[in-house]
Amino acid sequence: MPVKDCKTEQHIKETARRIFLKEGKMLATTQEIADAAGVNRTLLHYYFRSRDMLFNVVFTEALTKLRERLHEVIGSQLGFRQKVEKLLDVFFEDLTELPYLETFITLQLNQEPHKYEEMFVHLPGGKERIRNFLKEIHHEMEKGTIPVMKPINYMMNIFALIAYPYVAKPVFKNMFDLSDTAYNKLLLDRKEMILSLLFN
Amino acid sequence: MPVKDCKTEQHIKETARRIFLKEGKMLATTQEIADAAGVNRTLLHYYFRSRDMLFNVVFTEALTKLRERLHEVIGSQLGFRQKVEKLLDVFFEDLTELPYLETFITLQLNQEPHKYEEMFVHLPGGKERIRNFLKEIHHEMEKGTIPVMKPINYMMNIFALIAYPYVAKPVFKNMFDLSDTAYNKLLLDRKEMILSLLFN
DNA sequence: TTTTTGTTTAACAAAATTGTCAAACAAAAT
DNA sequence: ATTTTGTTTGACAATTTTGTTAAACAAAAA
Repeated sequence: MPVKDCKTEQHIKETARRIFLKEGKMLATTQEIADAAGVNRTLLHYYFRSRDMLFNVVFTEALTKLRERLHEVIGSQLGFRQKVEKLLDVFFEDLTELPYLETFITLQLNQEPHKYEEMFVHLPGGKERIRNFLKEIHHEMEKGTIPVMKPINYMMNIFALIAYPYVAKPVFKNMFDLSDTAYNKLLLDRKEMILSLLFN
Repeated sequence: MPVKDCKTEQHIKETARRIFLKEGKMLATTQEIADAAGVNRTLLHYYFRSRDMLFNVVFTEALTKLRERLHEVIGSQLGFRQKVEKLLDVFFEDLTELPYLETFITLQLNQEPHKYEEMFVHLPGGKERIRNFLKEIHHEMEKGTIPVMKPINYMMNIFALIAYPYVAKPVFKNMFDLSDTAYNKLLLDRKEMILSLLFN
């Protein structure tokens, strides 16, 4: 096979992503991942050198993808309300696909901050797009279409209201005695409610 | 020392709590904890049998304490608004003390759900207190003092708005380019803003 | 004083996990 | 057909981490 086929590599990576970010098994061993992927454990090392690097690739890819999607939205030419709606949609999709990404970001960015700092910095035009969005928020406040507060707080609220119910899913499910399907149904309803909170 | 002195035991437990829940070092080894506590590693086993049990004791205690405090508030005789304010205060205090508790709850309750289910169930009058609070919320909506939505969503919002900025601290700090002190200052401001969102 | 009780320690054993290697292998290129 | 290239495997080594044990120890009780 002189042609790099990268089928196995992809497969391992996807399996790892599923186990780490979808099922939340942060402590999964190379053996578990190899078994789940149905390949020899040595292949993980062949393709990714170490468990650490495999984790890093998976994590970084997911994080980058989410960030790109979010930045694309806030940098788009949509009107403000459409932008916020789209932001909620993107989050909703992403959290449905990878419920544990948020949690891992928290832990990882704390464990090895230096490792990821540059990654954030190197996103082209990232900081500026965020500054512009904050300005837009400020402008909407002056127009009176949204509640007045520090723009950063407004932006945090968007994230908090959509993301937290995913992060805290096990707690809320238990607290309110809800089945998995009942909880998911509840999550679907939240978008409209959130919009009504975010806009006057 | 025929009298059980439990000073060392306490000390180990507190050190473990600091490392696990305050510093977010989920993967800390028994050696690291022993070193941080300045004791011989064998003592962890002497007092707690295994790393797992030590973690479990620390985690369960913190979780129980938080739950008790929250239940005490929602079950209290305070008026509705005072109750919500107090709820925000409790969360604020707890998250300041143990910023990673939330994150760990998420991961733990997912990893070994059965282990913690009974714990939740066995909280005396827990479910009922929550049901009553939800009724209270519903009543406030009828009175028109708060925005109308599913009461469960209202309760989720309370938690989300106060807790998420702690959970996602590393992300937001980076996103908005804030120092640690600047971020903490921001968090302090949120209470009033949150109240204005939660009430009409 | 010596016995008893509970604590602390160092040395050791066991387990779990990661990482390496050389050899077997398959398929395309020569 | 043979070589080359990249893939896969099993056996093995290294490391890290946890858990156990027996002996040393200190202080109160007998």
